[in-house]
Amino acid sequence: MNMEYLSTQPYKGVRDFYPEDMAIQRYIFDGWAKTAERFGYARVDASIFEPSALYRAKGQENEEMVNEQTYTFTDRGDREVTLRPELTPTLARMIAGKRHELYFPVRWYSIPNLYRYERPQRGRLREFWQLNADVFGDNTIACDVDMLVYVANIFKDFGATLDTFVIRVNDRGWMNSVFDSLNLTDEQKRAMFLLLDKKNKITAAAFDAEAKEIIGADFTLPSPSADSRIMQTVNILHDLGITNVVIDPAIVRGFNYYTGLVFEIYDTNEENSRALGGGGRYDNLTEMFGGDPITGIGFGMGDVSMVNFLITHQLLPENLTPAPTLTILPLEEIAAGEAIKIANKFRAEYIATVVDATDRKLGKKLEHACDDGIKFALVLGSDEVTSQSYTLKNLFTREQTTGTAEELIKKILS
RNA sequence: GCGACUAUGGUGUAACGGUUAACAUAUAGGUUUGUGGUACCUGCGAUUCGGGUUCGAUUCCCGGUAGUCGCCCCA
Repeated sequence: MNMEYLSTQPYKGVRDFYPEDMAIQRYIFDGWAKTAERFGYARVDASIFEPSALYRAKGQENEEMVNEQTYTFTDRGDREVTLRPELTPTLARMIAGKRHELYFPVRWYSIPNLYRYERPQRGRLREFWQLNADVFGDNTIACDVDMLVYVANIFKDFGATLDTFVIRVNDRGWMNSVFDSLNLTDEQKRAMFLLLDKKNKITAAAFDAEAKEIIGADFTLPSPSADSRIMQTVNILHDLGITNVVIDPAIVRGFNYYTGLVFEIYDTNEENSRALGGGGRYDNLTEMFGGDPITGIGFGMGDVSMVNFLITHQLLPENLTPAPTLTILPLEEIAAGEAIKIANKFRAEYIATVVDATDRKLGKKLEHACDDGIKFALVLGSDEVTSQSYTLKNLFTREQTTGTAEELIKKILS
């Protein structure tokens, strides 16, 4: 027989979540949810499917993105469908759909799984999860500040200190006004934003040379004035104790819908050079759906880089994988229902209980229960079933206690 | 899309161009059929695929595939 077996590897760029991986993911998602809700964000989600038009609508550059970097296919009804590569257009759709019944500002967060057809590398996969938080309909400085306080607290809530990460901020509105004062064309502006984006990757001389090529004159970046919005924002944050906020003109974010504050979070450990997350302020999120403009500020960060951050700074607790509390080990002569009946008594009191009715030797069962992190074992033979008195063994201390199910439940819960 | 590097049991590693492909760990079982973590014994299990060079390839060369890391991009 010459059978072609299937590979046990997952599809390129996606992950399997074995219990230990799932435990880490849950730890992070729970942490994200907790902080978001403490700051008043309500959780939302939507389908991973969207009509491709939703992503194409934002212009030529999005057209290319959809064609080259998304999972797009035609369904059986000849509709063009895209697996969501980001959540923002979906949120825009949801906001626009209920714009007349929502009281603004609206604070929403979500932990969507997103799909991008890209070459996988460190911190970047084809399926990943992302914390997404937005405030719609509030363009005050207070809103900007509170967003960054929230961002800092996401990290603090995982136990990170302010020296382990830095929040780099910039203001695209301010950058635009600088470029306007130089009478730059839209094309020159765009080129300058692209150049600034790679400022930290090239030499100062190369930057100056390229800038001169774009605008036809020497370019020196002015400092924002003390009463500028960006300086006010940073000063308030420093007063609030968020001291790891710095202005960095190289932060522009790739897309042009950002119109005000833009920011990115970086690990201060060089090992994780990629941004941990970022976001910014936009003017009109719901433009493609018509109606009055809705302003807002949004933020996103990926699960992969979050795990890398926590591991790098030793902030990931050990023993996250949940184990049952009790295992019941019936001997051969015990009927199947008998062990389960007793297990159910413990389960009714919310003690996580399993029954190991395999024909392995008792010694092996105990050994594995211990390896799995199960704390208690109860060996069930015909004596116990008749007397209704059981012996509970603490697998960590080897201490044994004998009593009725009710007594043992108390013992475990104490 | 472009480039660099890597590919041996489930996992982590060995092996001058010539061995029965080794070791650890994991796993299944035994010593021990009502009480474990130590110890000892046994079993299972691998050279990514296709070509080429060679008397002979895990080893050298070419290609595919996969992975890792960069570039591009990063919504």
